[in-house]
Amino acid sequence: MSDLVERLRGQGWRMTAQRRVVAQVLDGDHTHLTADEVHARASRLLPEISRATVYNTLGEMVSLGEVIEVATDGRAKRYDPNARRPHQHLVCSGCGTIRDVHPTGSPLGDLPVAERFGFTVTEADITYRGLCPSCASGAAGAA
Amino acid sequence: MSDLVERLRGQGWRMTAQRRVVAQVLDGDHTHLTADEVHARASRLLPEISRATVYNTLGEMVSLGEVIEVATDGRAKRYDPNARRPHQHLVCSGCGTIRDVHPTGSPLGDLPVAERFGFTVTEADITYRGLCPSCASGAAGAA
DNA sequence: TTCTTGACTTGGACAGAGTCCATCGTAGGA
DNA sequence: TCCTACGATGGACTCTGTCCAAGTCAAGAA
Repeated sequence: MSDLVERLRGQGWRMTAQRRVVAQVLDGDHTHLTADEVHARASRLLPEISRATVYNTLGEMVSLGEVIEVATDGRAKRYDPNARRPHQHLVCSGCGTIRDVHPTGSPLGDLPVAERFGFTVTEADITYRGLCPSCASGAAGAA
Repeated sequence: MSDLVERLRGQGWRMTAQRRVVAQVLDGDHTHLTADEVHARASRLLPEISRATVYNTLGEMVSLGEVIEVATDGRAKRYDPNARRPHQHLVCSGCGTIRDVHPTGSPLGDLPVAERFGFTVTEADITYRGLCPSCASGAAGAA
């Protein structure tokens, strides 16, 4: 049914109806949902699921490395179930749509030692911004 | 006194005591303050300044391109007055310290057309993450 | 199958960040 | 100096996320 559910069970997770439903919501839909959206969709499958449980479950999935937390705009965090393949994000400044992208090059290598200030740098998140096709055509028409 | 104040006046800004104080706080200290920190520092110079005014003023400075909004962690946004020189950010995962950095390479060029999904891509924000020297030594000692 | 137990869930209170709005104050032009 | 539209105020409100005490239940043991 769900790869994610199987992997979580493999990690020693106690499998409850709530966790299964959250995993299904994330796994079935490769978009980037907010916690509230996950809660809304999970509620359709299991009406009595609580918000706290959704937050807890998402947090645990993030700790286990099965889900990535994406904070592109300072509003609600979004949850990206595509954690197993390294990727970056492309965000539409108009409507907020997010796409996973795979740039060439190695951003970590592009940071000279002189620019590291003694930090142990382990990660580089890139957020590309622009307008998606429909927002771009809308903007052209409006301007 | 303050370059930023002069530039804002040049943009047709009506100059009030509140705006001057916010500009001074940002201009005087090249760190990355949250709106609340800006409010706290501005209050020392002008005790009756309100939170709403600080938010409004910061928002306007961002629209004018004089200040950059940085959302590195999904918590409070930070405001970076160093908007005139393009740069990226290096964030300590331990204490949250932010440094401006200048990587080589062009991240925009690293995104193949096939990976753009028809977007008009205009910008690439890179957030490098790692541990600053003091957090790294603390972690080594603790582990 | 039943029991046991500790991990999980619930829901409501709470906190932090940010926005909104009606009202009041004032910068700057006439 | 006077006017007036732009800006400031502060309190209520929303949104996102966390915490906690009490109740529930998955899964291993007998």
